[in-house]
Amino acid sequence: MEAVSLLQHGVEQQLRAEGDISYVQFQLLARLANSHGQLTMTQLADGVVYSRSGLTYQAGLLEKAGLITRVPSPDDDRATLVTITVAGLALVDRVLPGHVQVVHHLLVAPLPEGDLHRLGDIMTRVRDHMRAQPPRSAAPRKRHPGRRQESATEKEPEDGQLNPGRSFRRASRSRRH
Amino acid sequence: MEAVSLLQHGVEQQLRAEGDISYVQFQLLARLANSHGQLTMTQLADGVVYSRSGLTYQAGLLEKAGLITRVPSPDDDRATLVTITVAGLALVDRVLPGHVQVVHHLLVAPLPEGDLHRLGDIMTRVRDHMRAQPPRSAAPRKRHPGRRQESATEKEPEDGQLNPGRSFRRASRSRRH
DNA sequence: TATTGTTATACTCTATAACTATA
DNA sequence: TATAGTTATAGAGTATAACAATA
Repeated sequence: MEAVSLLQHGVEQQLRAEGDISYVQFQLLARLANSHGQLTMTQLADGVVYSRSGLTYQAGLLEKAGLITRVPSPDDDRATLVTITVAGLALVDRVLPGHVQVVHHLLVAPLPEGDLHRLGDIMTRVRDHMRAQPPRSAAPRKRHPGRRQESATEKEPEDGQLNPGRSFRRASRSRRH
Repeated sequence: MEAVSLLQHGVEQQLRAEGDISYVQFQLLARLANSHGQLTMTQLADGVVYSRSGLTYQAGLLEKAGLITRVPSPDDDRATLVTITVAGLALVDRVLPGHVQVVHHLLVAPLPEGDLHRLGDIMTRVRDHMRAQPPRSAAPRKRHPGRRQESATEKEPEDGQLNPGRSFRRASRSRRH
């Protein structure tokens, strides 16, 4: 986890410095750049973001910056098709070399022959297993939906609140309109 | 990266549900629980947090919740010694089994014999290499200090701003009361 | 009824810069 | 001068719930 944290931090630095984008934004753009044609919001979100509104927020930023375009889908009138613009592709092109370089420098280069392949192999299996898993353990919900759900055995820390705003999470009130 | 993201998400869910703490907070508590005696803020921060003020913030929350204690160091009057309280240890104890379980479920169990050791071995080397590295590439500063520094070749996206508030990072104003 | 996407809102967290105090 | 830590502040990002519209 520490290695990944350092890697992620390095990657974020580079993306911010050379493209002024976050890692999440880069992932979204890169995904769009790789997929010829368009993706729906849901397809785009998959694996990058854990809430729908989170994606809408990011897509809003990317669209405002002229890096993507959103148009209603002709096939399914509920869906939105997202396309990467020329400017978006240009940004990816501009940022990608440095990105590759950072990852190479931090992860690839220091590993002896064969280890990178082994690592990729292992983590691919882990990922596939996780994607198959029903999120389980403290997260019995589907995939994107929220994170909270009191898990029956729930006990608050007997000592004091950790939340800055001192407000309980549970007190969401949820009063129907 | 996707596997790690899923793992991290799962871990965060569990920690939030069973202990109402974040992953960062858990790391800090766990580090304190493992270190007999006290750590200075700087020692505590190492590898967990990338800014000093970030740690002060988290330490403030943990202290307010009665999970840690901060006292001035007798040896070095600049330093603060952080100690985990009984309540803090209790929280770690309460949360740890579930934590182990989640990690086992998501990472350990799905891997065939030997792969876990290989993975640990590889990532340990990667980490050691990263810690040795001067942060380099788009991050020529020391270790904890900030991340921003315009990198000479800096070019803003030619199309539009990505920042929500449309305000530049540089315009921090900083007017002292 | 389920799904797709958006909006409003609240809140957590992080980083920057300025500051204090000690080594 | 350098280091340890705090504070003020601003902003990015995320999640929840409610909502609208279509399948």
